[in-house]
Amino acid sequence: MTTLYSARDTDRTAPAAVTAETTAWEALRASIRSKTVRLAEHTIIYYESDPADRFFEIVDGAVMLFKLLPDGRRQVVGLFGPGDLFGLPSGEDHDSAAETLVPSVLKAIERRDIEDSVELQRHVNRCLLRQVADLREHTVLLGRKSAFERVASYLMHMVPGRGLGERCRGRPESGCDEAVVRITMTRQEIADYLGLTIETVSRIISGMKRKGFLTADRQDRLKITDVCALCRQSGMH
Amino acid sequence: MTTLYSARDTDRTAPAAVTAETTAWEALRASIRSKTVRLAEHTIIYYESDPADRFFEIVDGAVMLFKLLPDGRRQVVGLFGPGDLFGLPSGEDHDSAAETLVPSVLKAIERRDIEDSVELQRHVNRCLLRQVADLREHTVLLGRKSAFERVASYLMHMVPGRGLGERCRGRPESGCDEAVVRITMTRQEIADYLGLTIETVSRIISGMKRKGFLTADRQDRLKITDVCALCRQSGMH
DNA sequence: CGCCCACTTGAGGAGTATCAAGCTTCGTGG
DNA sequence: CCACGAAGCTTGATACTCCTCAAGTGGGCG
Repeated sequence: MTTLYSARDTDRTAPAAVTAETTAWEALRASIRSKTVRLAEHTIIYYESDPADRFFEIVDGAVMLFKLLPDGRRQVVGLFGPGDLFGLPSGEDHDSAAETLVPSVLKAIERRDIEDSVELQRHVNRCLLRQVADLREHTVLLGRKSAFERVASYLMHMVPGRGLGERCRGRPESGCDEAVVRITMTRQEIADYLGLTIETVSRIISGMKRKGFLTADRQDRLKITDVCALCRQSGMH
Repeated sequence: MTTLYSARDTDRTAPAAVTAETTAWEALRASIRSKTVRLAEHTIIYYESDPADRFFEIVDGAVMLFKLLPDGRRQVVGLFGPGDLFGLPSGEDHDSAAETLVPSVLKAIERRDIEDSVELQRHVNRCLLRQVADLREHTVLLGRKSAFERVASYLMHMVPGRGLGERCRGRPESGCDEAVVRITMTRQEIADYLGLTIETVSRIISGMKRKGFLTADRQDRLKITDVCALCRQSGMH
């Protein structure tokens, strides 16, 4: 998952390094015991407070983490895509539940198998730092943005090349103009991610269509007519 | 944070393991170049998008991280106390600004000095995992809790033995009865942490006094008359 | 073709923000 | 020691956003 762009974010100085790092991880991972799992969409991977002896890497697909309050209120606390790690606990147990959003392929990795390698620890480190940055960005969204801005931010996240497993490598200009966004989450999931109700999400999207920000041939395929215009409404510019 | 203590802080059930880890880190840290800094309260440590070549460990005091939207809206995205690490960036630059809440002593550590040690990486990872867990918990607060629940949760966080550098080690019952909470943040900072306005925070606290949850001899010293009762109102039980 | 589920739309209300005064507290200097 | 001023906090009146409850509507699949 990636943070949204700020206007000046020009110098992507080290894409080479990123690629090199990724390759290194691929090589290293080959040396670890890991079990590949194939899961249907909307499959629970683990529940909150389940013991966490292993974690997961997403090979393909998408996963969400969520937490529940005792009265049933739900909050989605993370979205993950290919290459992301999830399921690393702070203590012994998971602090949130995990569920696939789409059919997914995961690698399950024993926690203790990475304990003794600097390279592996470093890789985990990088993933965690990105997670922390993403969570902080989402904290701003939940704490300070209006419903409209939240939905706009969400859609910007989903623009190809910007979110969920596809790291921001392009220049900001590359996201301008049109873009087709595939919505793989239900309205309820989006609402629980954005701290809104399903009705509000629906109304905002309808409003965006009315105002000409979006068109939709199918319910789960939104065409953003002007990515820049919508981005300007997301509270970040 | 100079968390001042009141009542019981009784069962430190698992101090053995924690202490062992902590001691190991202390020993390791001694071998790292680190510069001790002493800062007054409300001192900016770094700004968002400043280059991040070194990070910090809090020896004593308290620090908050925050992010700003272009129009000036502010969201506090993290609170840290003694033993916590902060200022580790996802990329090259800081993703948020850092400011002391109280007079603080920090150790500044060069990022590259920890690159090559498994133990140091592991320690950083543990800190990051706790940060991730805290951020997720806060995400639930911002996304799904009412203003009253947010303030109640905040106060519970500040109860000695529960928050800011002192992790929850006690059983829930141990927090019952009275507790004195020292408020080192301004109303504005609390509001920006909880995603509310200063007026709402003020009103909620006044309401809590009226309803008998709190008394206050001074503005910055709240006595919670029944920690359990307030905790039950925090949305977690 | 029709059912079911997810989504949309509407009306009304609760909860929080906004705007505008007052009120404390605390530091400063007379 | 007290008067004063400034900053932070509290309180009130009002507005507005988003939630709740309740009916529709539409698309996918048997």
